[in-house]
Amino acid sequence: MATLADVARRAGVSTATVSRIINNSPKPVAEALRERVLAAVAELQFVPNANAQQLARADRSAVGVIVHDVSDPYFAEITRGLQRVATDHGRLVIICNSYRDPERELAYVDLLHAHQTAAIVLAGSGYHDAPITARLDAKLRIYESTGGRVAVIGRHEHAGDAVVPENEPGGYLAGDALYRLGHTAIGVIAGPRHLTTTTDRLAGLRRAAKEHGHRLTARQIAYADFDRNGGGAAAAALLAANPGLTALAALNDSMAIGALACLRERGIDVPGEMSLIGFDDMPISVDVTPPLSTVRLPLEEIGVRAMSMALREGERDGPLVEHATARLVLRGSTAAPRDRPG
Amino acid sequence: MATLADVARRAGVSTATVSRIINNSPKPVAEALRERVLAAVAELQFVPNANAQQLARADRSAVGVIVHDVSDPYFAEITRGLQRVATDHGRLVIICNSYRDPERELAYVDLLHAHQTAAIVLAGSGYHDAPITARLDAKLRIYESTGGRVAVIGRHEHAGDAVVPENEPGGYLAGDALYRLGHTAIGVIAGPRHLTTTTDRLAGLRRAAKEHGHRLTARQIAYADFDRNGGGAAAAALLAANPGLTALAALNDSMAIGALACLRERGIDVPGEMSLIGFDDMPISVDVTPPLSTVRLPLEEIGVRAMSMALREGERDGPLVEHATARLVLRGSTAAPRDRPG
DNA sequence: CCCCCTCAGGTAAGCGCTTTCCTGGCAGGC
DNA sequence: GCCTGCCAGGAAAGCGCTTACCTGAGGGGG
Repeated sequence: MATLADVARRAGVSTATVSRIINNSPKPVAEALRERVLAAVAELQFVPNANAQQLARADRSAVGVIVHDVSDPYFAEITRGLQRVATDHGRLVIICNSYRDPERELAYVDLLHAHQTAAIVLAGSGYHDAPITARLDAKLRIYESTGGRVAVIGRHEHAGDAVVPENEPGGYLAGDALYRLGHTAIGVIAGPRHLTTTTDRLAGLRRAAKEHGHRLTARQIAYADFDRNGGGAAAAALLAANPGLTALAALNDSMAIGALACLRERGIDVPGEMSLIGFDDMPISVDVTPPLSTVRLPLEEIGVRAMSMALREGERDGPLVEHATARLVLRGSTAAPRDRPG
Repeated sequence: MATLADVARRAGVSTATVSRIINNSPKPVAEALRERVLAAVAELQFVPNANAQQLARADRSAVGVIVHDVSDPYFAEITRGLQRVATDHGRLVIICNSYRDPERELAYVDLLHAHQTAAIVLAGSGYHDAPITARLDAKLRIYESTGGRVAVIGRHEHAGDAVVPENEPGGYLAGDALYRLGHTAIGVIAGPRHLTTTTDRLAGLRRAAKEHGHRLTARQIAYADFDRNGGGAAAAALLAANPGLTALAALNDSMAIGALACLRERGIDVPGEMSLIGFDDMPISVDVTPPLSTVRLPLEEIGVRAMSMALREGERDGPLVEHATARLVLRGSTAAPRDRPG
């Protein structure tokens, strides 16, 4: 591998000069020299060693992003927003998938810290696990104390700036919509118990139930993985345990789509025999049949705002917390319950 | 920021000893010292500077991945495979989105080269643009000449190992299926003209047409972006230009889903009045109504194989080229054309 | 005509770590 | 009891850059 010194030797100048030319330093350099150096760079196919540059320079330029899984549309949308802002600022973004493993998340915080990233954006639900949360928080604080910026998405419990999606209010919106339509026997397709997103959204649903004079019993809630298969399994369990159900509320759209497939398989008409509502409004949700009623979260915008916070200049007094509004989107998968004999 | 030297001072040992302890060097260290050092590390919240480590060490550990857009399910699936293998090998992966901008792709190759990544995996269609292709190839070769490994996905034109999805054969499969069903007036929803994936898949479709005694005229082909909106627009254009169409072949599933939405909007029954076939078999394709007939590409497996190639040890004589088999998957969106009067 | 200022370019001191090579102390063998 | 060998730990030389500081030459003013 060619080094700066090789280029300098080849061009018959000092390494300082080569460095200045390569980095477009403000220090003026004679045109003749510049050309000689550029020629040497081309001939030797010199590519500067970024690690050495980072070490020698003071500034940090890249930013790190830790998500559960980029291939999940929820995170894909958020990531798109994060990327856009980072790119506009000329920053490289390093994406890390924790695959919902808290230990891996901790490891990635260290890794991004070690790589001297300027900021870390942590997206995705928190865990109901005090030791983990404390450790994560400690690491984040250490990172911040060395000058790194932290922005979290959907995790109220941590240091740093935060953009918090309205999970509880969104859950309320979904529940309220269903009760208003006249449903009383509602099943909930919930994500994993240990995720705060699950409990937050569920809390909203419960509040709506209460307000309408109902309550959600344990039997009406099925917990499963936050994906298509989890949704299918949960729907099946709910159907088996609660014969009279007229509506299903899924805590995210992936699960709702899994539930839809399960319902279709059993020949249960949606929304004729069963209403279904999701959460998040992933892009694909309009394309299933019937198009999914859901609670919309401005995913890409959440990413944009989080990255903007992480990259904002200047000192700040205390962390910023912004909320991302949940909005009800009624499409074809919800309707009033069909009148039943009895 | 605490440094190795700070820790050494604090523990009253040399930096060499600290380094050995931190890296679990094989060199034995007295237990008492080890404990003192570990205590100092904890107190000072020391996190080693990865750039300095990389510079001082000889080895390269991270691997880079350049895709068009991770949030596109096609790349999301491939990336999942890439990630899995990299993680199994204990490698960090740096994901870069080119957003289909060739210049950005070039810049990312340099960036990954500069960061001393052990390998670069380049996924996504190539461009019909000789200068760009030549420049990219040159950069890749330079990178390889410095010891980096290159693996490309779906780009026959470059240096390095390759896994090549069967785009042409897949196109043939789609076309053949439609003609066999009895369709003769077929419209093609194509991706951007300048992408090799578009022309390859189209070539397969053309071969099928020819074999069945037909041909695809320019009027029967609409080019648009490789996404949902592109598919909708192309479908609309095709319908307007070709009144007698009985089937639509989309060059990827996203476009097919857009077309489906367009058809639904116009009240055209699929597959009753119009058959539709996609390409790729994204996970979501089974969840639209009707479920999409398509040509399946083993996306995740492609990622697995590409990363395995990039990470494989030892010298190799000449680049490896593997093919990923396309397979026809008939679901509900295709049927024989309805008999028409006349 | 000389001095001083200016400025292009070079010298060299790090940046934070790893690792080779060396040192000094101890145990064992003769 | 002395020499040799062994081993834990330290000193220091880089890794490939950036940049503060220095140098020397040339030009302008007194």
